[in-house]
Amino acid sequence: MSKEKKTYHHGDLRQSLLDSATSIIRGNGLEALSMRKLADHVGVSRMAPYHHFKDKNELLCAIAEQGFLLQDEAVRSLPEQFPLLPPDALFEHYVLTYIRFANEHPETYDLMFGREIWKAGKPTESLKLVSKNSFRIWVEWIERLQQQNLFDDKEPALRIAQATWASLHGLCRLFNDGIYVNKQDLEAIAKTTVNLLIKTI
Amino acid sequence: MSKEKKTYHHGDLRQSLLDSATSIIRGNGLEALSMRKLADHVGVSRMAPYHHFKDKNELLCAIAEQGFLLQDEAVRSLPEQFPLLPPDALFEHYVLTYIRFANEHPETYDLMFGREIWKAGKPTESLKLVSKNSFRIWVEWIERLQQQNLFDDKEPALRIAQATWASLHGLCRLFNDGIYVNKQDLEAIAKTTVNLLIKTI
DNA sequence: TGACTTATTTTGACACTGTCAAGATTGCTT
DNA sequence: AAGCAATCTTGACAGTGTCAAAATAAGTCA
Repeated sequence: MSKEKKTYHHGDLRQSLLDSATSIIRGNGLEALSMRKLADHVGVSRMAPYHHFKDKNELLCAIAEQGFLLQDEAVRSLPEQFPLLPPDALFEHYVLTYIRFANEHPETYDLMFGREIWKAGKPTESLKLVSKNSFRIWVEWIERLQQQNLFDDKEPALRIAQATWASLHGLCRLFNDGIYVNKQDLEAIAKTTVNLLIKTI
Repeated sequence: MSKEKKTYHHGDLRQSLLDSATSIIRGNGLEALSMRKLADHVGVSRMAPYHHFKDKNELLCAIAEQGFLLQDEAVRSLPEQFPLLPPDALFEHYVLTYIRFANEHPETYDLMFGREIWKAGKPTESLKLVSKNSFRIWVEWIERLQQQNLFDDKEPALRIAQATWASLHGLCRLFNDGIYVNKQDLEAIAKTTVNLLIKTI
């Protein structure tokens, strides 16, 4: 299944770049990813990637985009997967799924929600769309949970969605960034967070 | 008040570097800070800073350390400042103070809690100490609030401290990293978070 | 088929980064 | 005055992202 790389045209460079890049950041961290090494890794010359991505920022956006799609998929199937779970347990499931994704793809997660793209660089239109959609899914979850009386339904869903998601996100970051180091604690803290957040009546 | 910079020895280089660095990141963002430009800015040659900081990482750690001290100070004075406030209002005050700090010193905050130091680089022993102490202050707050029945006192204080702080942190990051952009919403979301977190009985 | 166009990849060059190694300059101590 | 340690400078190197221009291949239409 090894490819003949003698041809001048690579044939599938764009995806190869994305794959290699993802594998590099997964293995050696975000700061180990350079355009030159990436090109080298794929067996192509320095500037070849620039035909498929305007600059490094666009490459990173594309990786982040893939991340969003992956995460959406993991989350979307939850209600079908556990149809008769009570809402609080389902919420906990969601939270854990979210956190596990961040934990298993830390570098991609950093890209998805990090300053690299959103502040230092600037997000692609395409990325903005995908991420916005991803957040919308979360808001819809909150709306449903409001109806099930897990959250105060007098407060706008958007607000609660922002607040709860920020909590999740903070937890993920603290572990991803190496501030909380003991991975054992992750799920325990997550459960505590869930208990703090939902209405305990 | 302009300094004579003709002397070979700068006299106060270390602090000057810290000041200039802080001012650079404040004005132009973290990624605008390079050792060379910094040296230039202070009016000294390329390698001069390396006599006061082993490498860039140590410089960043020193900036972060100053940040912790500044933040601790802002927070520590709160109980004396509002001696007769009920605990939930005091907690909200704490949260808002924390968030305002992050909001007013976004780049320093990123350094204090970002991957740059804690994952990509490695924290100085001194920084570890200061930050650990800062977290201890937070845990003590939580203990007090548990006694005042704002949090479940059957749960260990450490757990609650971790969970609540993560929530705060997540909120700060989302704004600092440019994901939540509307600064108007910050305090509103913060208040929602507070209401979600504390026991509403 | 051959000529022209387009997509793709390459090479050269530039300005920028962090920092090792070695030297230059100064202030302090005896 | 001499010597020593602290402080600062200069030269050099490998690495970065990417602009500009050239090279190569593939696709299209006569």
